[in-house]
Amino acid sequence: MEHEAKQVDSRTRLLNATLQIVRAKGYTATRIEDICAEAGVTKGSFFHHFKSKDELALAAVAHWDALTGGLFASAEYHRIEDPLERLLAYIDFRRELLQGELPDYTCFAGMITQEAYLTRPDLVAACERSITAHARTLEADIEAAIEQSGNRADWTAASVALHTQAVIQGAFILAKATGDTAIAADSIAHLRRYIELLFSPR
Amino acid sequence: MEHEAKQVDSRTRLLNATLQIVRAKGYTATRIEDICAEAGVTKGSFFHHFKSKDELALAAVAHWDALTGGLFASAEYHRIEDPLERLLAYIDFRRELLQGELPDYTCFAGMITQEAYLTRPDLVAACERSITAHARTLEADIEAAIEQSGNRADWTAASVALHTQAVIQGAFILAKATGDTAIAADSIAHLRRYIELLFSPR
DNA sequence: ATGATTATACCGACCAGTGGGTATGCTGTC
DNA sequence: GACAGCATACCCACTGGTCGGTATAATCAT
Repeated sequence: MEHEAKQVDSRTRLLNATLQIVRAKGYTATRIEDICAEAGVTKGSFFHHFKSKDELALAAVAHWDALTGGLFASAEYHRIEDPLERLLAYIDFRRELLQGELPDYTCFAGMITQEAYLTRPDLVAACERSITAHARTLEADIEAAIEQSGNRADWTAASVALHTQAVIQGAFILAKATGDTAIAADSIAHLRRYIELLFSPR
Repeated sequence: MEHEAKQVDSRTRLLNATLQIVRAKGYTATRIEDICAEAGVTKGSFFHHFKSKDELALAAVAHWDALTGGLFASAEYHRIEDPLERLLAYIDFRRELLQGELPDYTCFAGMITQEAYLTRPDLVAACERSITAHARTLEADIEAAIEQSGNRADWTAASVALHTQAVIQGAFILAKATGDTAIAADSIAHLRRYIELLFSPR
Protein backbone atom coordinates (compact mmCIF):
# COMPACT_ATOMS: atom_id res chain seq x y z
CA MET A 1 0.00 0.00 0.00
CA GLU A 2 2.92 2.34 0.51
CA HIS A 3 3.08 4.86 -2.26
CA GLU A 4 6.60 5.95 -1.52
CA ALA A 5 9.96 4.28 -1.48
CA LYS A 6 11.22 3.41 1.94
CA GLN A 7 14.28 5.57 1.52
CA VAL A 8 12.25 8.67 2.26
CA ASP A 9 12.22 9.20 6.01
CA SER A 10 9.09 8.53 8.03
CA ARG A 11 8.44 12.11 8.88
CA THR A 12 8.34 13.14 5.24
CA ARG A 13 6.22 10.15 4.36
CA LEU A 14 3.75 11.17 7.05
CA LEU A 15 3.64 14.70 5.71
CA ASN A 16 3.09 13.56 2.15
CA ALA A 17 0.39 11.17 3.29
CA THR A 18 -1.26 14.03 5.15
CA LEU A 19 -1.37 16.22 2.05
CA GLN A 20 -2.92 13.39 0.10
CA ILE A 21 -5.53 12.22 2.55
CA VAL A 22 -6.57 15.60 3.86
CA ARG A 23 -7.13 16.81 0.32
CA ALA A 24 -9.30 13.77 -0.26
CA LYS A 25 -11.36 13.71 2.91
CA GLY A 26 -10.82 16.96 4.73
CA TYR A 27 -8.89 17.59 7.92
CA THR A 28 -11.38 16.55 10.57
CA ALA A 29 -12.42 13.40 8.77
CA THR A 30 -8.82 12.31 8.38
CA ARG A 31 -7.79 9.96 11.16
CA ILE A 32 -4.23 9.77 12.34
CA GLU A 33 -4.32 6.07 11.61
CA ASP A 34 -5.34 6.77 8.02
CA ILE A 35 -2.22 8.82 7.63
CA CYS A 36 -0.07 6.17 9.30
CA ALA A 37 -1.48 3.47 7.04
CA GLU A 38 -0.84 5.53 3.91
CA ALA A 39 2.69 6.33 5.06
CA GLY A 40 3.39 2.75 6.10
CA VAL A 41 4.23 3.82 9.62
CA THR A 42 2.80 2.99 13.03
CA LYS A 43 0.97 5.25 15.39
CA GLY A 44 3.86 5.14 17.80
CA SER A 45 6.14 6.50 15.13
CA PHE A 46 3.63 9.20 14.33
CA PHE A 47 3.61 10.53 17.86
CA HIS A 48 7.34 10.36 17.97
CA HIS A 49 7.49 12.90 15.15
CA PHE A 50 4.46 15.04 15.98
CA LYS A 51 3.08 16.02 19.35
CA SER A 52 -0.50 16.17 18.13
CA LYS A 53 -2.73 16.17 15.09
CA ASP A 54 -2.71 19.94 15.15
CA GLU A 55 1.05 20.11 15.13
CA LEU A 56 1.01 17.77 12.16
CA ALA A 57 -1.36 20.08 10.33
CA LEU A 58 0.91 23.03 10.89
CA ALA A 59 3.93 21.07 9.70
CA ALA A 60 1.95 19.88 6.70
CA VAL A 61 1.18 23.43 5.65
CA ALA A 62 4.88 24.26 5.84
CA HIS A 63 5.61 21.13 3.83
CA TRP A 64 3.00 22.10 1.26
CA ASP A 65 4.43 25.57 1.05
CA ALA A 66 7.91 24.18 0.43
CA LEU A 67 6.73 21.69 -2.19
CA THR A 68 4.61 24.10 -4.19
CA GLY A 69 7.16 26.86 -3.74
CA GLY A 70 9.75 24.65 -5.34
CA LEU A 71 7.42 23.55 -8.10
CA PHE A 72 6.58 27.07 -9.21
CA ALA A 73 10.04 28.48 -8.66
CA SER A 74 11.53 25.95 -11.05
CA ALA A 75 8.73 26.06 -13.61
CA GLU A 76 9.34 26.82 -17.26
CA TYR A 77 7.19 29.91 -17.52
CA HIS A 78 9.82 32.05 -15.80
CA ARG A 79 11.95 31.81 -18.95
CA ILE A 80 9.59 33.97 -20.96
CA GLU A 81 10.72 37.56 -21.20
CA ASP A 82 7.57 39.53 -21.80
CA PRO A 83 5.82 40.02 -18.45
CA LEU A 84 2.30 39.65 -19.82
CA GLU A 85 3.25 36.54 -21.75
CA ARG A 86 4.90 35.18 -18.62
CA LEU A 87 1.77 35.81 -16.62
CA LEU A 88 -0.32 34.05 -19.23
CA ALA A 89 2.13 31.18 -19.28
CA TYR A 90 1.73 30.89 -15.52
CA ILE A 91 -2.00 30.52 -16.02
CA ASP A 92 -1.46 27.94 -18.72
CA PHE A 93 0.83 26.13 -16.34
CA ARG A 94 -1.88 26.10 -13.70
CA ARG A 95 -4.25 24.59 -16.23
CA GLU A 96 -1.73 21.94 -17.20
CA LEU A 97 -1.41 20.97 -13.55
CA LEU A 98 -4.97 19.69 -13.60
CA GLN A 99 -3.89 16.11 -14.19
CA GLY A 100 -4.75 12.84 -12.50
CA GLU A 101 -7.25 12.46 -9.70
CA LEU A 102 -8.78 15.45 -7.99
CA PRO A 103 -6.94 15.04 -4.68
CA ASP A 104 -3.70 15.13 -6.63
CA TYR A 105 -4.01 18.65 -7.96
CA THR A 106 -6.30 20.29 -5.43
CA CYS A 107 -4.96 22.93 -3.02
CA PHE A 108 -4.13 21.75 0.48
CA ALA A 109 -4.05 25.25 1.92
CA GLY A 110 -7.43 26.13 0.44
CA MET A 111 -8.97 22.96 1.78
CA ILE A 112 -7.61 23.50 5.29
CA THR A 113 -8.70 27.12 5.24
CA GLN A 114 -12.30 26.18 4.60
CA GLU A 115 -12.46 23.86 7.54
CA ALA A 116 -10.26 25.62 10.03
CA TYR A 117 -10.80 29.32 9.57
CA LEU A 118 -12.87 29.73 12.71
CA THR A 119 -11.49 27.00 14.90
CA ARG A 120 -7.74 27.09 14.25
CA PRO A 121 -6.58 30.62 13.59
CA ASP A 122 -2.87 29.79 13.59
CA LEU A 123 -3.40 27.15 10.95
CA VAL A 124 -5.40 29.51 8.78
CA ALA A 125 -2.74 32.17 9.22
CA ALA A 126 -0.16 29.74 7.88
CA CYS A 127 -2.38 28.92 4.90
CA GLU A 128 -2.99 32.57 4.26
CA ARG A 129 0.73 33.28 4.22
CA SER A 130 1.25 30.45 1.77
CA ILE A 131 -1.50 31.59 -0.59
CA THR A 132 -0.73 35.29 -0.51
CA ALA A 133 3.00 34.68 -0.82
CA HIS A 134 2.31 32.68 -3.95
CA ALA A 135 0.06 35.42 -5.29
CA ARG A 136 2.77 37.94 -4.58
CA THR A 137 5.12 36.13 -6.98
CA LEU A 138 2.83 37.33 -9.77
CA GLU A 139 2.64 40.95 -8.79
CA ALA A 140 5.82 42.17 -10.42
CA ASP A 141 4.74 40.77 -13.78
CA ILE A 142 1.29 42.28 -13.45
CA GLU A 143 2.81 45.60 -12.55
CA ALA A 144 5.08 45.43 -15.58
CA ALA A 145 2.18 44.45 -17.81
CA ILE A 146 0.23 47.47 -16.62
CA GLU A 147 3.20 49.67 -17.39
CA GLN A 148 3.59 48.11 -20.80
CA SER A 149 -0.03 48.31 -21.85
CA GLY A 150 -0.22 51.97 -20.98
CA ASN A 151 -3.80 51.53 -19.79
CA ARG A 152 -4.52 53.39 -16.61
CA ALA A 153 -5.84 50.79 -14.24
CA ASP A 154 -8.36 51.44 -11.48
CA TRP A 155 -7.33 48.20 -9.80
CA THR A 156 -4.10 47.12 -8.22
CA ALA A 157 -1.67 44.43 -9.29
CA ALA A 158 -2.09 42.79 -5.89
CA SER A 159 -5.82 42.56 -6.40
CA VAL A 160 -5.42 40.86 -9.79
CA ALA A 161 -2.90 38.46 -8.31
CA LEU A 162 -5.32 37.46 -5.57
CA HIS A 163 -8.10 37.16 -8.11
CA THR A 164 -6.14 34.55 -10.04
CA GLN A 165 -5.94 32.52 -6.86
CA ALA A 166 -9.61 32.95 -6.17
CA VAL A 167 -10.49 31.65 -9.62
CA ILE A 168 -8.22 28.67 -9.20
CA GLN A 169 -9.63 27.83 -5.79
CA GLY A 170 -13.15 28.19 -7.09
CA ALA A 171 -12.34 26.03 -10.08
CA PHE A 172 -11.32 23.26 -7.72
CA ILE A 173 -14.65 23.42 -5.94
CA LEU A 174 -16.59 23.23 -9.17
CA ALA A 175 -14.48 20.31 -10.29
CA LYS A 176 -15.21 18.54 -7.05
CA ALA A 177 -18.91 19.26 -7.30
CA THR A 178 -19.23 18.02 -10.86
CA GLY A 179 -16.46 15.46 -10.76
CA ASP A 180 -15.29 17.00 -13.99
CA THR A 181 -11.78 18.37 -14.35
CA ALA A 182 -12.71 20.04 -17.63
CA ILE A 183 -14.92 22.49 -15.78
CA ALA A 184 -11.98 23.67 -13.73
CA ALA A 185 -9.97 24.03 -16.91
CA ASP A 186 -12.78 26.10 -18.43
CA SER A 187 -12.75 28.49 -15.54
CA ILE A 188 -9.01 28.91 -15.78
CA ALA A 189 -9.45 29.56 -19.50
CA HIS A 190 -11.86 32.36 -18.62
CA LEU A 191 -9.27 33.73 -16.24
CA ARG A 192 -6.73 33.73 -19.04
CA ARG A 193 -9.13 35.57 -21.31
CA TYR A 194 -9.76 38.13 -18.61
CA ILE A 195 -6.08 38.86 -18.27
CA GLU A 196 -5.75 39.16 -22.03
CA LEU A 197 -8.67 41.57 -22.24
CA LEU A 198 -7.41 43.53 -19.28
CA PHE A 199 -4.13 44.27 -21.01
CA SER A 200 -5.19 44.40 -24.61
CA PRO A 201 -4.81 47.92 -26.06
CA ARG A 202 -7.95 50.02 -25.71
CA MET B 1 -28.66 31.23 22.94
CA GLU B 2 -31.47 30.53 20.54
CA HIS B 3 -31.19 32.70 17.50
CA GLU B 4 -34.65 32.03 16.24
CA ALA B 5 -38.11 32.64 17.54
CA LYS B 6 -39.81 29.65 18.94
CA GLN B 7 -42.64 29.93 16.46
CA VAL B 8 -40.49 28.37 13.77
CA ASP B 9 -40.83 24.62 14.04
CA SER B 10 -37.98 22.53 15.41
CA ARG B 11 -37.16 20.87 12.14
CA THR B 12 -36.59 24.19 10.41
CA ARG B 13 -34.63 25.49 13.36
CA LEU B 14 -32.41 22.43 13.15
CA LEU B 15 -31.88 22.97 9.44
CA ASN B 16 -31.04 26.63 9.88
CA ALA B 17 -28.66 25.79 12.71
CA THR B 18 -27.03 23.23 10.45
CA LEU B 19 -26.43 25.77 7.70
CA GLN B 20 -24.91 28.14 10.20
CA ILE B 21 -22.65 25.79 12.09
CA VAL B 22 -21.51 23.70 9.16
CA ARG B 23 -20.50 26.84 7.31
CA ALA B 24 -18.52 27.87 10.35
CA LYS B 25 -16.81 24.63 11.28
CA GLY B 26 -17.27 22.21 8.43
CA TYR B 27 -19.48 19.15 8.27
CA THR B 28 -17.38 16.55 10.07
CA ALA B 29 -16.39 18.88 12.88
CA THR B 30 -20.01 19.82 13.49
CA ARG B 31 -21.53 17.70 16.23
CA ILE B 32 -25.18 16.90 16.33
CA GLU B 33 -25.28 18.38 19.81
CA ASP B 34 -23.84 21.64 18.50
CA ILE B 35 -26.73 21.86 16.13
CA CYS B 36 -29.23 20.98 18.84
CA ALA B 37 -27.80 23.62 21.16
CA GLU B 38 -27.93 26.29 18.44
CA ALA B 39 -31.49 25.31 17.56
CA GLY B 40 -32.55 25.13 21.20
CA VAL B 41 -33.70 21.56 20.84
CA THR B 42 -32.73 18.28 22.47
CA LYS B 43 -31.06 15.31 20.87
CA GLY B 44 -34.22 13.27 21.16
CA SER B 45 -36.02 15.84 19.09
CA PHE B 46 -33.24 15.79 16.56
CA PHE B 47 -33.52 12.08 16.00
CA HIS B 48 -37.24 12.38 15.82
CA HIS B 49 -36.86 14.56 12.75
CA PHE B 50 -33.78 13.01 11.15
CA LYS B 51 -32.70 9.40 11.02
CA SER B 52 -29.00 10.25 10.94
CA LYS B 53 -26.48 13.01 10.53
CA ASP B 54 -26.20 12.13 6.87
CA GLU B 55 -29.90 12.44 6.34
CA LEU B 56 -29.74 15.83 8.02
CA ALA B 57 -27.02 16.89 5.62
CA LEU B 58 -29.11 15.91 2.65
CA ALA B 59 -32.12 17.73 4.02
CA ALA B 60 -29.95 20.74 4.77
CA VAL B 61 -28.80 20.93 1.17
CA ALA B 62 -32.42 20.87 0.05
CA HIS B 63 -33.18 23.56 2.61
CA TRP B 64 -30.25 25.62 1.40
CA ASP B 65 -31.41 25.20 -2.15
CA ALA B 66 -34.90 26.37 -1.27
CA LEU B 67 -33.67 29.37 0.73
CA THR B 68 -31.19 30.61 -1.83
CA GLY B 69 -33.54 29.77 -4.68
CA GLY B 70 -36.16 32.00 -3.09
CA LEU B 71 -33.66 34.75 -2.36
CA PHE B 72 -32.46 35.00 -5.94
CA ALA B 73 -35.84 34.44 -7.53
CA SER B 74 -37.28 37.41 -5.70
CA ALA B 75 -34.24 39.65 -6.06
CA GLU B 76 -34.44 43.08 -7.61
CA TYR B 77 -32.05 42.50 -10.47
CA HIS B 78 -34.67 40.57 -12.44
CA ARG B 79 -36.51 43.82 -13.07
CA ILE B 80 -33.80 45.13 -15.35
CA GLU B 81 -34.64 44.67 -19.02
CA ASP B 82 -31.30 44.59 -20.75
CA PRO B 83 -29.85 41.10 -20.39
CA LEU B 84 -26.25 42.23 -19.98
CA GLU B 85 -27.25 44.85 -17.42
CA ARG B 86 -29.28 42.23 -15.61
CA LEU B 87 -26.32 39.90 -15.50
CA LEU B 88 -24.11 42.67 -14.14
CA ALA B 89 -26.77 43.53 -11.59
CA TYR B 90 -26.75 39.91 -10.48
CA ILE B 91 -23.02 40.18 -9.88
CA ASP B 92 -23.51 43.41 -7.97
CA PHE B 93 -26.13 41.67 -5.92
CA ARG B 94 -23.68 38.90 -5.09
CA ARG B 95 -21.23 41.50 -3.93
CA GLU B 96 -23.84 43.19 -1.79
CA LEU B 97 -24.57 39.89 -0.11
CA LEU B 98 -21.12 39.94 1.47
CA GLN B 99 -22.41 41.36 4.73
CA GLY B 100 -21.96 40.34 8.33
CA GLU B 101 -19.78 37.52 9.54
CA LEU B 102 -18.20 35.09 7.11
CA PRO B 103 -20.36 32.09 8.01
CA ASP B 104 -23.40 34.22 7.22
CA TYR B 105 -22.67 34.75 3.55
CA THR B 106 -20.53 31.77 2.68
CA CYS B 107 -21.89 28.96 0.47
CA PHE B 108 -23.14 25.88 2.27
CA ALA B 109 -23.08 23.72 -0.85
CA GLY B 110 -19.53 24.69 -1.68
CA MET B 111 -18.38 23.94 1.81
CA ILE B 112 -20.02 20.53 1.89
CA THR B 113 -18.66 19.71 -1.54
CA GLN B 114 -15.09 20.26 -0.41
CA GLU B 115 -15.40 17.86 2.46
CA ALA B 116 -17.69 15.25 1.05
CA TYR B 117 -16.80 14.88 -2.59
CA LEU B 118 -15.04 11.57 -2.15
CA THR B 119 -16.84 10.10 0.81
CA ARG B 120 -20.50 11.03 0.25
CA PRO B 121 -21.32 11.02 -3.45
CA ASP B 122 -25.05 11.49 -2.99
CA LEU B 123 -24.47 14.59 -0.91
CA VAL B 124 -22.10 16.03 -3.46
CA ALA B 125 -24.58 15.25 -6.21
CA ALA B 126 -27.20 17.26 -4.37
CA CYS B 127 -24.78 20.16 -3.97
CA GLU B 128 -23.81 19.94 -7.59
CA ARG B 129 -27.46 20.14 -8.64
CA SER B 130 -27.95 23.16 -6.44
CA ILE B 131 -24.91 24.99 -7.77
CA THR B 132 -25.39 24.18 -11.43
CA ALA B 133 -29.11 24.91 -11.25
CA HIS B 134 -28.27 28.33 -9.89
CA ALA B 135 -25.71 28.86 -12.61
CA ARG B 136 -28.30 27.84 -15.17
CA THR B 137 -30.54 30.73 -14.14
CA LEU B 138 -27.91 33.01 -15.66
CA GLU B 139 -27.54 31.26 -18.98
CA ALA B 140 -30.45 32.83 -20.79
CA ASP B 141 -29.16 36.31 -20.04
CA ILE B 142 -25.67 35.41 -21.11
CA GLU B 143 -27.01 33.93 -24.30
CA ALA B 144 -29.00 37.07 -24.99
CA ALA B 145 -25.98 39.23 -24.24
CA ILE B 146 -23.93 37.27 -26.74
CA GLU B 147 -26.65 37.78 -29.31
CA GLN B 148 -26.85 41.46 -28.57
CA SER B 149 -23.13 42.15 -28.64
CA GLY B 150 -22.76 40.49 -31.99
CA ASN B 151 -19.37 39.13 -30.97
CA ARG B 152 -18.83 35.57 -32.05
CA ALA B 153 -17.88 33.73 -28.88
CA ASP B 154 -15.59 30.73 -28.71
CA TRP B 155 -17.00 29.90 -25.31
CA THR B 156 -20.45 28.84 -24.22
CA ALA B 157 -22.96 30.66 -22.05
CA ALA B 158 -22.97 27.67 -19.72
CA SER B 159 -19.25 27.94 -19.24
CA VAL B 160 -19.44 31.62 -18.34
CA ALA B 161 -22.27 30.91 -15.93
CA LEU B 162 -20.19 28.27 -14.17
CA HIS B 163 -17.22 30.59 -14.12
CA THR B 164 -19.19 33.18 -12.17
CA GLN B 165 -19.84 30.54 -9.56
CA ALA B 166 -16.21 29.50 -9.48
CA VAL B 167 -15.12 33.07 -8.84
CA ILE B 168 -17.64 33.48 -6.06
CA GLN B 169 -16.62 30.23 -4.41
CA GLY B 170 -12.97 31.15 -4.70
CA ALA B 171 -13.66 34.59 -3.29
CA PHE B 172 -15.11 32.96 -0.20
CA ILE B 173 -11.98 30.92 0.33
CA LEU B 174 -9.74 33.96 0.03
CA ALA B 175 -11.97 35.84 2.44
CA LYS B 176 -11.69 33.01 4.91
CA ALA B 177 -7.93 32.81 4.51
CA THR B 178 -7.36 36.51 5.01
CA GLY B 179 -10.32 37.18 7.26
CA ASP B 180 -11.07 40.08 4.98
CA THR B 181 -14.39 40.42 3.23
CA ALA B 182 -13.04 43.18 1.02
CA ILE B 183 -10.83 40.68 -0.77
CA ALA B 184 -13.86 38.66 -1.78
CA ALA B 185 -15.52 41.84 -2.98
CA ASP B 186 -12.44 42.66 -5.05
CA SER B 187 -12.56 39.33 -6.80
CA ILE B 188 -16.22 39.76 -7.60
CA ALA B 189 -15.39 43.21 -8.96
CA HIS B 190 -12.87 41.57 -11.28
CA LEU B 191 -15.56 39.15 -12.36
CA ARG B 192 -17.83 42.06 -13.19
CA ARG B 193 -15.08 43.71 -15.22
CA TYR B 194 -14.51 40.46 -17.08
CA ILE B 195 -18.15 40.25 -18.06
CA GLU B 196 -18.10 43.87 -19.19
CA LEU B 197 -14.99 43.33 -21.30
CA LEU B 198 -16.39 40.14 -22.72
CA PHE B 199 -19.44 41.90 -24.10
CA SER B 200 -18.04 45.29 -24.88
CA PRO B 201 -18.05 45.92 -28.64
CA ARG B 202 -14.75 44.85 -30.22
C1' DA C 1 39.18 -1.09 19.87
C1' DT C 2 35.65 -1.91 23.54
C1' DG C 3 32.37 -1.26 26.47
C1' DA C 4 29.24 2.26 28.84
C1' DT C 5 26.04 6.02 28.00
C1' DT C 6 22.78 8.37 25.71
C1' DA C 7 19.90 9.95 21.81
C1' DT C 8 16.89 8.80 18.00
C1' DA C 9 13.50 6.11 15.71
C1' DC C 10 10.06 3.15 16.26
C1' DC C 11 6.49 -0.26 18.01
C1' DG C 12 1.71 -1.51 19.52
C1' DA C 13 -1.23 -2.36 23.54
C1' DC C 14 -3.98 0.42 26.10
C1' DC C 15 -6.78 4.42 28.04
C1' DA C 16 -10.34 7.88 28.19
C1' DG C 17 -13.17 11.11 26.18
C1' DT C 18 -16.27 11.91 22.44
C1' DG C 19 -20.14 11.69 19.75
C1' DG C 20 -23.46 9.17 16.70
C1' DG C 21 -27.18 6.62 17.60
C1' DT C 22 -30.92 4.02 20.62
C1' DA C 23 -34.48 3.04 24.10
C1' DT C 24 -38.01 4.63 26.56
C1' DG C 25 -41.16 7.46 28.52
C1' DC C 26 -43.78 11.99 29.03
C1' DT C 27 -47.09 15.46 27.17
C1' DG C 28 -50.41 17.59 24.51
C1' DT C 29 -53.74 17.38 20.65
C1' DC C 30 -57.00 15.46 17.40
C1' DG D 1 -56.11 6.06 22.48
C1' DA D 2 -53.18 7.12 18.97
C1' DC D 3 -49.80 9.68 17.29
C1' DA D 4 -46.65 13.70 16.60
C1' DG D 5 -43.35 16.19 19.19
C1' DC D 6 -40.09 16.23 22.53
C1' DA D 7 -37.10 14.96 26.68
C1' DT D 8 -33.77 11.93 29.45
C1' DA D 9 -30.86 8.42 30.13
C1' DC D 10 -27.98 5.41 28.17
C1' DC D 11 -24.91 2.55 24.89
C1' DC D 12 -20.79 1.60 22.47
C1' DA D 13 -17.67 2.24 18.50
C1' DC D 14 -14.26 5.09 17.38
C1' DT D 15 -10.09 7.83 17.75
C1' DG D 16 -6.74 11.12 19.67
C1' DG D 17 -3.37 10.55 22.65
C1' DT D 18 -0.35 7.82 26.32
C1' DC D 19 3.04 4.75 27.91
C1' DG D 20 6.29 1.25 28.55
C1' DG D 21 9.31 -0.89 25.95
C1' DT D 22 12.83 -2.34 21.92
C1' DA D 23 16.27 -1.65 18.19
C1' DT D 24 19.87 1.00 16.22
C1' DA D 25 23.18 4.18 16.07
C1' DA D 26 26.04 7.94 17.48
C1' DT D 27 29.27 9.77 21.44
C1' DC D 28 32.80 9.17 24.51
C1' DA D 29 35.81 7.62 28.32
C1' DT D 30 39.25 4.34 29.18
